Amino acid sequence: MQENLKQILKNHSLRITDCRLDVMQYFLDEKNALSQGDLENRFTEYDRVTLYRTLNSFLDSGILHKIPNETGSATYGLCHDTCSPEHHDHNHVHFKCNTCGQIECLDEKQPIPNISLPKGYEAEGVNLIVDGKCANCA
Amino acid sequence: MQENLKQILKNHSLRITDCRLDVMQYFLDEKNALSQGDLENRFTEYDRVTLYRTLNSFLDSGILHKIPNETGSATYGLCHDTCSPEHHDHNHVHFKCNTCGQIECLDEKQPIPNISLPKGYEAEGVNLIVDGKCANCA
DNA sequence: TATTTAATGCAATTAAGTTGCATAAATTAT
DNA sequence: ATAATTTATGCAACTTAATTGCATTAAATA
Repeated sequence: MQENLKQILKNHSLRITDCRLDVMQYFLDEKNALSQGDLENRFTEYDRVTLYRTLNSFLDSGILHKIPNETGSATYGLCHDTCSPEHHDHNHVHFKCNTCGQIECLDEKQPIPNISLPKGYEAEGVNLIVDGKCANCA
Repeated sequence: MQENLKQILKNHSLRITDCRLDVMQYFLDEKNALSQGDLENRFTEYDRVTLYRTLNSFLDSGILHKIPNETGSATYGLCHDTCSPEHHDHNHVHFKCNTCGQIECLDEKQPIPNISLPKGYEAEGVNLIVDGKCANCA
């Protein structure tokens, strides 16, 4: 299992470190999106700057993506296999529970509509966020 | 004109104050979404806490809505007339320019698809954010 | 106009995001 | 396997956003 994680890091030209392995495992274990604060709570043994840079390196290499939300703090989710630094799968569908606040990826292939933009505008990606109540809170 | 603004505040049971009138006018003048920082830059005569609370009172009363984004700071846009504290129009379509960073509401009636959620989940609203290049930056 | 109620400004706190730099660890070349 | 090189980490420090309490001021109501 650990070997898988190491391979992922290698594939993205990232050095194999304890922090990166632990953080990646955490993302794999948690189906939900995670924030900087979540990591700080989970890994008190790592400096918060290290966690911050771990998130950024994962972001740059296409392992994670940022999930837009209104809370004012960034949340991150694992990218599908199709994501890479060169080619990001820009069409993400996420669900945010208005009660417990959890954000998760609805990574089943979801139909995202073509939005008609004003003249001169160019679309690069589409984010769709459904909010409501998750199964636990409904 | 000023009378319109006052009426809007009255309709939402908000007291008429200079700050609220100025902030609302600013939102009406700017077609783009605005952040706390934008207000602080524009209105140095008001304390940042006052601006913060103005945004919140507009949010609570349904005059503004928060626009989800990945930057980690909240942005706000005017709600359509159909919004009220009781009944929010939850289906918003926004455009974010990846170059200049501006966020605007695409308030034309846009078709938002039905997303199929996992069992037990209840949808309350849908946010759709298209990112790319605006006419100025394309 | 007096009373009541809510908004404002100020001080202060928490948290997120960010950078520079010395040290330690991981990769690579020998 | 070890030395050289490159990158990651931890620490200190700083910036900005979000937030709360409280005294003061202003708006709505009686």
